[in-house]
Amino acid sequence: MAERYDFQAIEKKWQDYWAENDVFRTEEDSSKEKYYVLEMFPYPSGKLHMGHVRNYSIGDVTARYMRMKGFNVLHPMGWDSFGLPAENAAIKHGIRPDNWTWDNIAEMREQFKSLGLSYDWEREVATCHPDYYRWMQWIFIQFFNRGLAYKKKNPVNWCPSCQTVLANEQVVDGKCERCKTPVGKKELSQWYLKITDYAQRLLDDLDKLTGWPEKVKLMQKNWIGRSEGAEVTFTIEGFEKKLQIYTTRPDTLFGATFMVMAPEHPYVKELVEGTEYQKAVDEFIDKLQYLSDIDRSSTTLEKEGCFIGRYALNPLNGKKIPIYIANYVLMDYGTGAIMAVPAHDTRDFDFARKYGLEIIPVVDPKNPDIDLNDLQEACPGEGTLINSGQFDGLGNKEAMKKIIAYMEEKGIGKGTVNFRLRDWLISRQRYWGAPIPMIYCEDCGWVPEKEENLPVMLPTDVEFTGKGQSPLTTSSTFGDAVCPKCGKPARREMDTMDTFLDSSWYFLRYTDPKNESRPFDREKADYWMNVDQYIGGVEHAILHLLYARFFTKVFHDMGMISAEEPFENLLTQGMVLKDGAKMSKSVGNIVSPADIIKKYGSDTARLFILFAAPPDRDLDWSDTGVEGSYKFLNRVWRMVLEIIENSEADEKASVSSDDDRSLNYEMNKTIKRVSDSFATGRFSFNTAISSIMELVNEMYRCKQSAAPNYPLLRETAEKLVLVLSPFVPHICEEMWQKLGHQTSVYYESWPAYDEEALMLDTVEIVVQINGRVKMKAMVESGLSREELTEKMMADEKVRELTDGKNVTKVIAVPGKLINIVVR
RNA sequence: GCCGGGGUGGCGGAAUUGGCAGACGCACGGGACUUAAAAUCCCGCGAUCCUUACCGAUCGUACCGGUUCGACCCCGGUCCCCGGCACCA
Repeated sequence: MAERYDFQAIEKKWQDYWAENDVFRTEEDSSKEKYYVLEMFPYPSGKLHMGHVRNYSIGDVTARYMRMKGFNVLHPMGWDSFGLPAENAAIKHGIRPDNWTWDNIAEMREQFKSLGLSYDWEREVATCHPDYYRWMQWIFIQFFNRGLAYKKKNPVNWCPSCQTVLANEQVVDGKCERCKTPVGKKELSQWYLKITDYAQRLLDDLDKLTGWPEKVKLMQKNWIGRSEGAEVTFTIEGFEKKLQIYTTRPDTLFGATFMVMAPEHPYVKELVEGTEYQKAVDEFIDKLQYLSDIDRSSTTLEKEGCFIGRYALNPLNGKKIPIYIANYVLMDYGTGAIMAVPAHDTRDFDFARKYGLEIIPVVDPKNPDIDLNDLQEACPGEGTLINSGQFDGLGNKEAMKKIIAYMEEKGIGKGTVNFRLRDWLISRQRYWGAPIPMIYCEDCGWVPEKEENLPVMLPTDVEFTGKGQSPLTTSSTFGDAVCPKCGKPARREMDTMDTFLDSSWYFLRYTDPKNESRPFDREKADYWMNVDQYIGGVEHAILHLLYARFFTKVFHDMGMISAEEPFENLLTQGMVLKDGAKMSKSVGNIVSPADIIKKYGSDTARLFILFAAPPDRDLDWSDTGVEGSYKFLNRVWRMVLEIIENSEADEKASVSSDDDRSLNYEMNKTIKRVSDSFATGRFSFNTAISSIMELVNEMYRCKQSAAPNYPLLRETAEKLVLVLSPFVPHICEEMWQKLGHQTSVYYESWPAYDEEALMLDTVEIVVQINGRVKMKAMVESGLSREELTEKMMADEKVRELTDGKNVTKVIAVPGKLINIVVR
């Protein structure tokens, strides 16, 4: 009797059924409200890991629930299929990257299907397919035509292991995000996208993203790093060029006692050329070159500098101050030069101490503990201006405005805004990416390939050495081109695009995946956008999510879509851990989804992963926990089958006994709680499942009573199957069929709950004395504060408890509790 | 250093946001069924104390203090863990 359900047969049966009947096919339908749920598409490594299972289970539950709620649901899947691993496979094993990738995609698609995910596979996209990268190239050209793509020679981040450049976003702790190799600098001519043009909008619109975790918005805000300040022009003695500096504290201008330039500053060479300082300066710069970026930017690195023998004049008071170069001033922020105010900046203070430079306080914090004439540390806070000529006595906030206004009037400075965000370096010296569709002509410069010639196909006659330049350069024909403008022989760009471009618009391609004349049709995109719910790992909080927002805004400006933001609601799911550590090969704690599915079935895998923790938290994998989920499904299965055996499909259920009422209550409560768990931004699937478990326990209790009400149990079982079906679809399809239904449970409506059944005749009231629980009592529900007080104070047991005591106060909370304060 | 998030039984986690702390599950213990085991069904399960037992009492949500009739929840301070940013002028 205690036989287990045959999950292998059942899951196969329904997966086939869904595929054969196109159950998950989605069409635009203006008569229905749409819902677009999207999980971040995977890189097709070939093997599913638990993080995937978690990500896609969360999305699938949501998609299935919204479908049952009557929405027209778009739930697509595709492949972020350009990228390094394919190329590394080519270098190591001599396999063609395209073959390697397509094989992996096929394998992974099967694994997804074995999870029972409700994707519309008709809309599948792969970024490495020419039909996709053709439009990627088209988009790049639009960026170029709008002045949002440009080529520039610059020191760039260079990963010596990947042999390619990296975007700032891909350098984490000074190391390559992918291979963890320390990143160096290399002077290269590279393509950039002008994301800085959108910095302010990307920052401002974060406020609109009310469905995003605060944490992610904050991370983006910090990354964009807006700061307000002023650019000030300093004159250098005996040098015709002016020195621009950026400061966020123009109020401290009178306290500037020296200047510091970045060692890479273009003026430095000119300023020391032929002077007695040249040698020392060169040596200093030389020494710095041996430092890696990590060391260079470390806060613990001692500040070191070198006087260059020149003086600048403070434009406000004409004071003559020495100019240094130092390791703590960076060329790529602001203007690459600063005025140093040691009294009010900790870095300048350290530097001044070390080199014995003057410290002039100009902002008085009015703190008796601080002796302004003998500062022990910089005081960067607010205060009143001193030693600042006509600005003395002003609050420093006010002085900031006044000084900026004064400088603007005199033409010696202006208020400016600076961003930490840099333009996005997108060229990669790699093969497996979309070729940048640009052609260099001696006469015309950089010219985009003609639209009718797109896509610029990846050549196949290439060598993979893994060294230096893009493999595209080894093709015998790829580089040859004619200038699209003047027709003269020209050279094609050899670099490919960063794969983060591919993933910056795939969610739009899903809305119109087969369009051959445009990336997507505006009408279709406008019907489906925005993505109502986006789900993925928090590791994309900055990179992908910022780039996708950037693209969406550019598309909006180009008139391609109405949307200005791509993702309405965002869920960042936690990691899957084992024994408290991230699953990884090196730790050897990997649990393979394939093994779990084989042993317990995908329903069990899904159930466990949704039950073990709330989606946004890390989840600790537990083998016994999985076992528990499996047991629960078997428990449901046995019970439902037994109920079917003991009842008829159309029997009318009555609610008469206490057990009946209790079961009815529990059922409605469960429907309510599960429904609530899907409310936007909640995702409390773990508690939703726990309340379903409570319902099952209650059903068992009723079933085991002397006279089980099988018609009511059958009715309850139907509801149970419905609420359980988004979580564990296969077993529910099977039970739904056994309950006598002909169609897929996926097409059923989500059950409503009966508000009245949730109203109980009596409620339990907690009786506290001085805040301590002393007893509980049942009273009729709906009593007012006064009625409750009166009733409880008249209660015999309450009187016993308060006997001989002086009741000073009674607090009553209707339907909940009463607290009697005694002395 | 700055900015976030967090700290609840043996474990994963609940607690409708100020109203019964520990739902649900795992692990563990006990019982039923069985020749036996597994599976299944039922019961128990924060700590300490009292009691033959029932009944009960005290303590308990990282730590210290405060507000309140009442605090896991609010306020002030401390410690620890996780994440992000970091010579950004």
